[in-house]
Amino acid sequence: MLSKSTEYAIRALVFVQLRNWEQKRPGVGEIAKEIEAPEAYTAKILQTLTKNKLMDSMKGRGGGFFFNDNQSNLTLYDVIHVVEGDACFHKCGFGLKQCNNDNPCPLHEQYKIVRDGFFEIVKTETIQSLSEKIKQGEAVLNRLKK
Amino acid sequence: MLSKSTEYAIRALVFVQLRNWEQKRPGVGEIAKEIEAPEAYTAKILQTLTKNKLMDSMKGRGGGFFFNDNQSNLTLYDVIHVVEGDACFHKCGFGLKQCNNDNPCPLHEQYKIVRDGFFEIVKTETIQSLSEKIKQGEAVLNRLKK
DNA sequence: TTATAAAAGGACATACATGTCCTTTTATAA
DNA sequence: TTATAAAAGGACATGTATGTCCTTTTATAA
Repeated sequence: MLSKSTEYAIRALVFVQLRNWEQKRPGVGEIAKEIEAPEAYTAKILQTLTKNKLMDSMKGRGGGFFFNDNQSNLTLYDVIHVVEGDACFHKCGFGLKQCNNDNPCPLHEQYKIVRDGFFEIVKTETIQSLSEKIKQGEAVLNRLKK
Repeated sequence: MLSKSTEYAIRALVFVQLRNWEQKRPGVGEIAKEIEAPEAYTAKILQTLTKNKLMDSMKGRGGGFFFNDNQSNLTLYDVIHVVEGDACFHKCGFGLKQCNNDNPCPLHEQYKIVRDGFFEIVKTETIQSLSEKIKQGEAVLNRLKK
């Protein structure tokens, strides 16, 4: 299960992408409200994202958050990696340090399938692919389709 | 990803089962050492397990932890449910409160497959089925096969 | 019956994730 | 050039998971 911070981050990035497609650069307040997250905490997360170059920002009047051309294929893995680390893709489901194919814990084979399945999803899906679904009305970001 | 407490709990239960099959009732000290967990914290977790009837215990000299006949088919789900709750089997991967088949988040379909796959595993595998693999030498509980 | 060994339980300690508040920096509009 | 709006950043607050220590209860062996 992803951390709350990672969830906020992904939802925030998707919202920024949707607004960017409308030629807008949303600010912290607008983003926090839309993704239903605390404003000050959202600000911290957005800082992490820009510091790690997953997104750009502009200070000052008319500023806000946006993607530049190098940031238009941002996988969920990239976001998870930056916000909470990628332990969940390596860790043994049983909690053993030395668990591997040669020295498997009793859950190894089954767990690996699930874990790798999740890895595949987050390596395939991007902020843009998710945003596209919302734009097309196939999915929602919050309560109602916009 | 399961919590550390849940990992300890599952490893502890498996070890108790293995020892029970050898007609032994391990105590906190022996269990904690084997599963490489802090002793006092392990004691707390074992308390939770016995209080919730996942396992039995005897106080006093010669006491320790063991399974009775009603506890010989303990699914991993039962353990997870008691130790950390089952939010991970219900929660939206995106963090949306209102995400469901009719109102899906953009990750809904793919995430559901992974989440349900994990649910299937923990509903199928039991402390006893995992212990059996270790007993048969097909898997390990810690560093080396015993 | 008493000493001992073991689980149970309460109170406290620590670490990390989450959340808040206030100040500083910076870009733009007037 | 100055006032303003916005992100960046530092310091602090709260909550929850994890971990420790000490006392109480209870079963057994001597």
